[in-house]
Amino acid sequence: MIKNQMRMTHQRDIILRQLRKSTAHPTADELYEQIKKKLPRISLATVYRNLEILSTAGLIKKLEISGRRKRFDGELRRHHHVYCLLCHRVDNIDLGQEENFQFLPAKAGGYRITGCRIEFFGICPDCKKKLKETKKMGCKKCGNETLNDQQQQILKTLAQSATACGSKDIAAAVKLEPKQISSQLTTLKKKGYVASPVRCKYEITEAGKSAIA
Amino acid sequence: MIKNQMRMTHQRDIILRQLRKSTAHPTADELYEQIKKKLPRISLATVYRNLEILSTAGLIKKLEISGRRKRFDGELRRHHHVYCLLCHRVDNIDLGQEENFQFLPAKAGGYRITGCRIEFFGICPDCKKKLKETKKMGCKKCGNETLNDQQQQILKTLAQSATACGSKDIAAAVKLEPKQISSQLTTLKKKGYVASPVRCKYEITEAGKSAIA
DNA sequence: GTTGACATGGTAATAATTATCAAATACAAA
DNA sequence: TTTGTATTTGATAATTATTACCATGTCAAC
Ligand SMILES: [Mn+2]
Ligand SMILES: [Mn+2]
Ligand SMILES: [Zn+2]
Ligand SMILES: [Zn+2]
Repeated sequence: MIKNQMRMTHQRDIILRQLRKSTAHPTADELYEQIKKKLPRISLATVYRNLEILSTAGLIKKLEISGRRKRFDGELRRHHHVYCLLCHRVDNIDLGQEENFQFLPAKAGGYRITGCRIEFFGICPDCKKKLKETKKMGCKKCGNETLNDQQQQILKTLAQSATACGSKDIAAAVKLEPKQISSQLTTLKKKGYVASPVRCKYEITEAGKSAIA
Repeated sequence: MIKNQMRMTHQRDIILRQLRKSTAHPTADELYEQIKKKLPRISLATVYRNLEILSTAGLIKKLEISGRRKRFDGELRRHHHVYCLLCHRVDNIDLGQEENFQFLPAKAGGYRITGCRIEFFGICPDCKKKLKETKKMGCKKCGNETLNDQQQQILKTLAQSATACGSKDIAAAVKLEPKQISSQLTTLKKKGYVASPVRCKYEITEAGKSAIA
């Protein structure tokens, strides 16, 4: 094996320590802001550079989940993540007994598979709270965004269905006139809370799920 | 009363059809290149805009895997993906009987979980083949003296240009990742075959010219 | 102490995406 | 069929995140 030529500079050391100190999976920029308190003269480029070097050396892990910004993890143990669709924070997740289960696809399509990543997504506790408060508030501006009782019932019904529903299916669960349901579905579709994969079939979108969270 | 109906414009329709035509998970840019053949006057912005609108409407899916570029999928059925660590292509993957299995974490850490994504990664068939060829080509020791295919291509491109080129100019002529080009340029510069008269601009040297003579 | 590989801070450049805006278009109402 | 107008488009500017560059600095080996 070739000797690792990497020097452990003061900056590199601080970056590594800071990453290991929490389980917050910071971006390069977030880390830079934290580290500036200890090393006010450090450059953002140094942070980027060292995160790259440290992850190539296998001392940290680079996460490429949930959007365009890379995040970094000081925890090397095999584990998986959840991220919030609204604020994009990333947390570790416990898969229980499945934790060490290695998925292997039936057909690899000719690929040589070297790994597998399992990611969950949803709404984090903080954002759940914020959503509740926003709903309570009910300001005029948000009026366009707030849902009436009928709409909420329909969304909840759709959320429980694995497949797309027709208005008949919804009528079975929600005691409303078919005409009403159809009208509300149209409104919900406009707001982006339901989608129609096929004519006359409706399903809830991610936005819809967060609207009733 | 604000009406917010999505119009099915010609551009939007073509984009949707093109996406559904293959299982290649193109990026906005790749799709743009394909569509330009049918609609030469379409704007890249229109492609980006419509991909966003179509995915919000639930007519297509947005994939945020493997790096910084978003990819899009016309297939709405629940399925998962493999991607190549080297060339970043994305393919569908068959999970066999597990396909519809919904992972649920033991502890959600307070999150309201709305979904789960399973991603495999590895080396695609094409890249496997290329790796084999590269191995055959030459020993690492000789690497210092001989030029590989990429380096020769780059040098030839530079030789044909009257003015200094940016890596973008080279990328237009040589089908390679910008990172690759940049890396090879650095190597070539060290060897004295290219010079950099201005930042990020490169030109061939006399030594470089004789190297490809 | 000289040498030379590796690092750093400051900044420019790049890549991918998003925003802006005047002009074109789709489409519902007249 | 014509018309009014909100939506959409193409062109381009701006933004975001990351990477490249370079002059200068550090340090360990000769
Ligand atoms: Mn983690
Ligand atoms: Mn797919
Ligand atoms: Zn959140
Ligand atoms: Zn590949």
